[in-house]
Amino acid sequence: MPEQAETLRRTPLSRDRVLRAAVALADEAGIESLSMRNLAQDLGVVPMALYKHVANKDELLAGMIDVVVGEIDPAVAGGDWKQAVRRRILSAREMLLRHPWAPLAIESRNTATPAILAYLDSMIGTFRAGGFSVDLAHHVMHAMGSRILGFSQELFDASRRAGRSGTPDPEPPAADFPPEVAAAFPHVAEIARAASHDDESVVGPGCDDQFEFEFALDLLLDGIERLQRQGWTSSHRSR
Amino acid sequence: MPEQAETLRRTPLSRDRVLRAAVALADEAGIESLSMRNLAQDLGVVPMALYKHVANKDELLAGMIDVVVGEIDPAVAGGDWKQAVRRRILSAREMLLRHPWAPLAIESRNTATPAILAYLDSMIGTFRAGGFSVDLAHHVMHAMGSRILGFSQELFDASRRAGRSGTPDPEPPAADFPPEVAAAFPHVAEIARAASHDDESVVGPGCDDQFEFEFALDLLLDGIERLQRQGWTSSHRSR
DNA sequence: CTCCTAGGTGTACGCCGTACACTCACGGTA
DNA sequence: TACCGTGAGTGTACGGCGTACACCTAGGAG
Repeated sequence: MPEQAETLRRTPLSRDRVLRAAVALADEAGIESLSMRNLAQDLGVVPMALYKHVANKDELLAGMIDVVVGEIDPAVAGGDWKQAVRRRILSAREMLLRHPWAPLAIESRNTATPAILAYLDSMIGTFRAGGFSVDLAHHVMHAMGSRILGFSQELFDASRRAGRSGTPDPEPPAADFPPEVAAAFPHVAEIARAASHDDESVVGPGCDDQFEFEFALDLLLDGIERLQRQGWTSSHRSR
Repeated sequence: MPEQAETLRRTPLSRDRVLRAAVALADEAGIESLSMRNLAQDLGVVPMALYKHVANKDELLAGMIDVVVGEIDPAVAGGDWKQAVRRRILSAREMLLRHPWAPLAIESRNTATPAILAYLDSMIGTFRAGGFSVDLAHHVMHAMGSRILGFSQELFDASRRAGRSGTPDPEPPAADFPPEVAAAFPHVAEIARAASHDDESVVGPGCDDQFEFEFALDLLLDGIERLQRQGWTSSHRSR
């Protein structure tokens, strides 16, 4: 029976293998290329085979999210809450840089996954251990919002988004608009000009993402620290 | 010729009518129901007719975004930058409450639309007029991120997202987990419990969205004000 | 040896966006 | 009046999507 090559189907499918292949596919080809059909092809299998391991595409997405959220460094107990939170969030951000599809995938879901809940829970635990009241911890979590998972929530700089891994950015990453655009939006243009000049130690022209992220993070953490030091309580619901 | 009813086709299509109908459809039925086919049916027209007025679905989305961003109150010149920014952002948030599909639509696009650029430009202008350096204005815009457009960027509270306009939330909006979930995520459960108790003046159980939004907004604005008062410059790139 | 079962297959359906060729009422010109 | 170009709306068709459902089949349990 020479059909051996057929019978030894490559290592049999499993939920884990499906999820890992899906993450790899989304990392390399972009989330828009992640279809059940493409994924099945990558795994050398017919599309419907996937449904023996995930209920549907939505559950596949949820599983992928749990995989990547699981990559975030675990919390370290003890020590300064501020440093602990800062380090953990920067670790989350590193994960997101490896999986640029994750923010959109997480935000388009309507329910949190178990891994996300676990992450949030341990983050709240860090605040509570740092002496935060339940209320203050609650509001602070809201204030950090999705930044707590490392999201940059840009919206502002339209350049960065385009860069997919494949080509090394064929367009120069912007920062120079066509002049009629610059005239229409003078303040945006002014900032873009300044940012493309003073690139001290910044790789290309444009914004230093890491700096911007930490700027915002520290702005929040410093504000939070001040509230906590002042013994904030919900009676402060001012204005 | 009694076919008059056919010849007087209802008010002829136009880009504006298409965009307004699309916004209305997304508002009422959710962004996931916005297909070219559904939209055409709402307009009493065949799907391909839409393509005489918008290039493709992506351009339709961009047009819809420009429509709703145009609903944000215009900037008022003069006066306190902090109040001006605060008011404008709260106006943006009101717009988003009318168009809950907008955040996802905006974030999933890879380029800013003209209306968004104009909004950002005038926001930067407010900071600059308030005495901010180009650099500080730049970083501050990054730090506000998509919150500047009124985004709440929740990720935390899984309850709110479900609520579509149609049914009046058949499920109680959560805040009470099944007990085994509460045991697995004790800190999350603690906050949910506290938030569902102390609803002073809050409508249902759960979080007071408006309060959480303003809490985060003021945390940022207060931090920004402090930086600006202290004469922040890029040499402060510390840590 | 038989039967059950779990994992992989094949076909099919109803959506989606949209390319492309068409009809046909209209306004301008000769 | 006759023509004709133009542009809005039509009809058909294609390839891709998620996935329901019936089927096959290899391997283990009795």
